[in-house]
Parts: sequence; structure tokens; C-alpha cells
Amino acid sequence: MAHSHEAHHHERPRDLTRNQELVLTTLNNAEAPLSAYDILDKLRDDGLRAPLQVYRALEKLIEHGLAHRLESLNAFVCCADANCHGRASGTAAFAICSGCGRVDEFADPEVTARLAAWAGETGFALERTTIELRGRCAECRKAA
Amino acid sequence: MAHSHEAHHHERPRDLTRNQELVLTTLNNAEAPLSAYDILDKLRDDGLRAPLQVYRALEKLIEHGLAHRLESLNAFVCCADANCHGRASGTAAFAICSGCGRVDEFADPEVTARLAAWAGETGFALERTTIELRGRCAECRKAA
DNA sequence: TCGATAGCGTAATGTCATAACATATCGCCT
DNA sequence: AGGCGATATGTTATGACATTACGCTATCGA
Repeated sequence: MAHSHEAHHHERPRDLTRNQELVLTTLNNAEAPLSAYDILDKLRDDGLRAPLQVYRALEKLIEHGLAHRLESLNAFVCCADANCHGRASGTAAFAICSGCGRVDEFADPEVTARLAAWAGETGFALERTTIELRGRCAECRKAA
Repeated sequence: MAHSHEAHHHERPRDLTRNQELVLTTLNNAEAPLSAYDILDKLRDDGLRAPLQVYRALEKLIEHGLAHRLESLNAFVCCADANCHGRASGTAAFAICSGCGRVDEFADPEVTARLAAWAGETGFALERTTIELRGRCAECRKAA
């Protein structure tokens, strides 16, 4: 039952293909970021056999704002706010804990604004922004 | 107390080893970021033969604040402000042009402050921050 | 019915990074 | 001088991440 029309102007969790669904579910069930090969390993029993199948699914999920790539980790997470986070709250930032590996996604409008301002002044046509924080989360600090 | 002679309170281009010197010079001469293997290729004639020699040199250069790693590119640039940029102006941000490949390094204290504030509120012990902007620089936009 | 678009599956390859091991060099302390 | 620790070195092999190239299938609308 595919819609012939785009009813919403923001990205909805539209119909995903089987592979996309599998990958997204895998990411959702994970506590920490997964590499493409991690995902592949978890999905062997579901018939996935080659990295490309995972990368292709990830590409679409990211396009739709359902997943993110963490550049400093070469790994992927599902979007914190499953439905509509993507473009809504500006650029997402990620705090990655070196202890437990968990990732906290947040957005700071002021940061977004400052970076946009820099781009404006400089004449830089900003397309995409990566913000990643590394450190230890509160939990892990207590546990130490 | 490692050295008794810290003449300057900011990092000086202290004595580099031969390999470190070679790698730094290569980065300085480059217009755009270089991957470790790019660097290796340029230094074959100088006797470098294995990736590890380059990675080890890069590691030290980055420690000393003379070079940066661009996570979203898996590549390296020399620090824009050769002598003193490192810790001085807070976290560095990088604008990477998808046209010419050139990288513009800058620092925005307000951005640094906001991220530090988030970390403070959250109890996240911030160790390292990555900020990378992708887009087209003013030059390349004109050229189009 | 045709062609365009999008997805799927597989093999091969390309690119980035590190482990493990062996050796060398320097400064420093005794 | 001898010995120790810290640091750098060179080499081989391997691991980890990502893409190119090719061919097939399904769907949709002109």
C-alpha cells in the first residue's frame, strides 16, 4: 500500500524497504553506535550477506533523517527523536562517551546560529555540519 | 617536569624527528587535506615505506597542535596558525569546501562556550570536540 | 509496451588504520 | 662505564571501513 502522494511536508517514517527496516530495527535495539559491519553481522540470519546492502539502507535512512553517521567513529546511530528530529531543531550534535560508548544527541540553536553566521560572513554555502563531542558521561564518571 | 626550558607558554614547534618534519612539511605544502596514504606516497623518495611511519608522525604532530585530523574526510591538515593556535582559541572548527577541497580553520568562542555549558549541565566530561562544516566556499561559488 | 526510477544481490576491489615484533637511540641515574 | 626507561624506528601482516561495477527485478506512468 504505497502512497501516491506526499501528505506531509516534513519527512515521515515513510514506507521502508525490507533491508531498511531491518537495519533501522537493529540500530534501534542497540545501546551504542554500530559500524556497518556490526549491523551486517547481526543481520546474516535475515539474509544479508554483503556490506553494500547495509550501506545502501543506511544511506536512505540518513536521507530520511532516521539515522545519523558519526564521523569520528565510523559508525551509525538511530535518530534520538524517531519521528521528526531531522531538520526541525537545526544541526544535531552528539556526545559520545568513551566509557560506555553511548551517544547523547542534542541540538543547540545558538551553536547552529553562530556557525550559520560564520558561513554567512565568509560566503560559505553551508550544506552539512558535523559536531561530535568526546568524553565521559555522568554515569561513567560516577562508576569510576 | 619534562623540560626546564619552557621559554614560551604556548606550544613551540619543538624539536621534531625526521619523519615528523617530513610529514609536517608535506602538509604545509598541500593546498588541501591529505590522507595518510597521500602523504606516504609523497614521501617514498625520502625513505618512508609503511603507513605506520606516517600515522606515528601524525599522532605526534596532532598532540603538539601542529596538525589536525578531519574526521569527516579521514584526512589531515596542518594547523592554520602554525605556532600558537592549538589550545589558545578554544576548539577549532573547519569549513571544508566540496569544490576545491580547501579547508578554512576558525574558532568561535561562543560555540565553544555553549558546548562546554551543555557538557557542564549534563555532567559530561568533555575531552575533545569535532566541528566540521561541509559546503562550497565563496571562491567556488563565484567560479560556478 | 516501453522506458525511467528505484531497489536488490554478488564479487571484487579500494581505502584507511593498527597489531605485533624487532631494533636503535638518547638522556639520565647510579 | 653500565644499565634503565622512554621514545622513535622499520617491516610485515592483518583488520576495519567503504565503494565500484555489473546484472537482475519490480513498479509506475506516458
